[in-house]
Amino acid sequence: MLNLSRSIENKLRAALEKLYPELAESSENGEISLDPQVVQASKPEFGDFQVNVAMALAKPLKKSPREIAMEIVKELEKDKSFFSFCKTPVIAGPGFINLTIREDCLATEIRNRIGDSRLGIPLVEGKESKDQSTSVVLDFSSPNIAKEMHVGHLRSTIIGDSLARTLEFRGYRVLRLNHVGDWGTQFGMLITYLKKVAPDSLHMAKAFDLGDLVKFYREAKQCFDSDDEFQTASREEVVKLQSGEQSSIKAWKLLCEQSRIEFQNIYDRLDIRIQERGESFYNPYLQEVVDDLDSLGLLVSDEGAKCVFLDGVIGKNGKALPLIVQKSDGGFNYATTDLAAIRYRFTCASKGDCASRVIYVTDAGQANHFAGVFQVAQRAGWVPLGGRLEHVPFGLVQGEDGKKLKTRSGETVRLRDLLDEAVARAEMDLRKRLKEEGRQEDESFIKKVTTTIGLAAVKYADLSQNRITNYQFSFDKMLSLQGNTAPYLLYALVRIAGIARKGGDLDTRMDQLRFTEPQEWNLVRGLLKLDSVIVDVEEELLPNRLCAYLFELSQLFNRFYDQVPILKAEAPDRSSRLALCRLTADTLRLGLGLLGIPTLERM
RNA sequence: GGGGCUGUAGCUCAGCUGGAUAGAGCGACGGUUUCCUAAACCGUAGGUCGUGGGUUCGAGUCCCGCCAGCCCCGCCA
Repeated sequence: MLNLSRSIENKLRAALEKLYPELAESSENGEISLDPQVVQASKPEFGDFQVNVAMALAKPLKKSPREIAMEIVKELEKDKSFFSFCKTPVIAGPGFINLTIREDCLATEIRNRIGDSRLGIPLVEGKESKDQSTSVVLDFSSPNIAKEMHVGHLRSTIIGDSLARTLEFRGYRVLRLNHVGDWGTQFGMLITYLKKVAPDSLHMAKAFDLGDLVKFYREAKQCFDSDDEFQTASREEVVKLQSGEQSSIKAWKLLCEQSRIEFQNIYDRLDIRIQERGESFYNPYLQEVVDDLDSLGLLVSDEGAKCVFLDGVIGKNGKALPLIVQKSDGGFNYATTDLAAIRYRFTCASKGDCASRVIYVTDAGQANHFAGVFQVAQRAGWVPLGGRLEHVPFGLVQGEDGKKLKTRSGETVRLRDLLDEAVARAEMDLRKRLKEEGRQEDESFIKKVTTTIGLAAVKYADLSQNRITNYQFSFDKMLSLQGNTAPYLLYALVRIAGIARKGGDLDTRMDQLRFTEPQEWNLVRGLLKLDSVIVDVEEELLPNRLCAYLFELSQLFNRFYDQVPILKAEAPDRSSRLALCRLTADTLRLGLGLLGIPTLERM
């Protein structure tokens, strides 16, 4: 109902300007806001929208809020077109103006959405031109080469993918970038170690798989931490790598290739599309970044390291905190890479991505780091006017004990194991159910359903929580058949598919819609809220808002399904109700699609 | 010591630019199947929104102090 809320807002604005021209004037210099404060009604009994402006104007106008509300309503009513979509406004409480949309208007809105592939959600303006104003860089997932993807990558991967899908649906050109850790000290370490224990592996393709690599990594790390000589050799190896020494580069490429295969396996399972562009991509730009910072006068040498001192961030010793961009040994670090990436991503023409919005989906622990990097990028002038640079932080994945999620033996949980277990548990649930209900299903059905449910459960559980807080991971809860879970939403769709199988034609074009029952109207109103939810997610980058909406919609549908006969109803109720079923199914499918979750006909 | 995030029902969490009597789900208790998948629906109980101030017509929401938990704080990412 975005279009309606906008119309209402415009009409109110006009009314306010006419009624209180003196306030309109002072609103221009920001003293008083003439924002009509139109919001969705906080409760169904208050109608569809409520206007909260009367209370705010009471003081400047020196009148009672109810009196002001009355004046506003009177002015609104002069405009006959207002009544084409709105019922008579009601003043309530201290001075709220409650607005209810006319039922014929709601029915028209529903009719317009049926059969519309976008379900009434507008494309972002200017999407036809692939210019800067519509291009978004989304940096997510970003595992480290030579390590396996583990539970720590879960949230970034799932949240990032969902945000990408939402922005793409709105019409943005989205660059999904996997900023993999494919550079830096860890490789020096690993290559040094491999040279020592398995020199052949460094020039042979597929000499080992990722499992070995992980083991080697662990051992290399141990040497690095305990052996000074090894540490020095590793650092030298990094320098060789950075200077492009042939044998080092070759070894590095082999390592990357091996990891890539394993990552892709996970992405395929989760149906996630992402383009790899690791840290190493920015190597050619690192020196430029430092030089530019220098010529801008931002660079300071301190204890041999080149840094930029941050404004407003005080360190331990009372001095400003530095952001180190070049280490005393001449090497660059992640801050340098991140700065180079920001510069590249905002740059237009052939030397960059020409983005207008750059989004990082990483854990909240990196908030300080990004705040520092963003500040330096701003001060260096690398963020264009109107360009948005955003860190989308999320909390830790915890076990049910409230501590960091670990396996029983205390190790980090591998992502593939976690997904396997979700699917295995979904399979146990389904087989139990089939047995209880005496149903017969073939193995391919069971496999498809349990894979879908298991992966959906993992994704949905993560997305449905406000990402900023830590998240308590529980297979039992996410796979539960009740509550705000993926199975609950999928079940609503299965019910609709059941109606279609039993002879309900969902595809007819409905010209006449007639709704009589309160459950129908509740569902209608729910369906029409989709657009504002999507736009909200686009702006706030909070997928849990979409989840909450889909859950509420499923509840509305289940009540409707439970209390209102559909197939047994007579015309025109029958076709009207089938139309609601169809639009509900399309809405749930679209919404779940934006979460990266496929749907089922039967389960 | 400095900074960030969090603190809402027994548990897990929502709460959108400040707005009407703070909402879900789970768990507990009690109902509903001649009907489209009961993996559902309906009802009951349960809260001094960590705490103390302040701003405001109005504060879970904004500001300040304090308490608790987690995370970060110069050459790892």
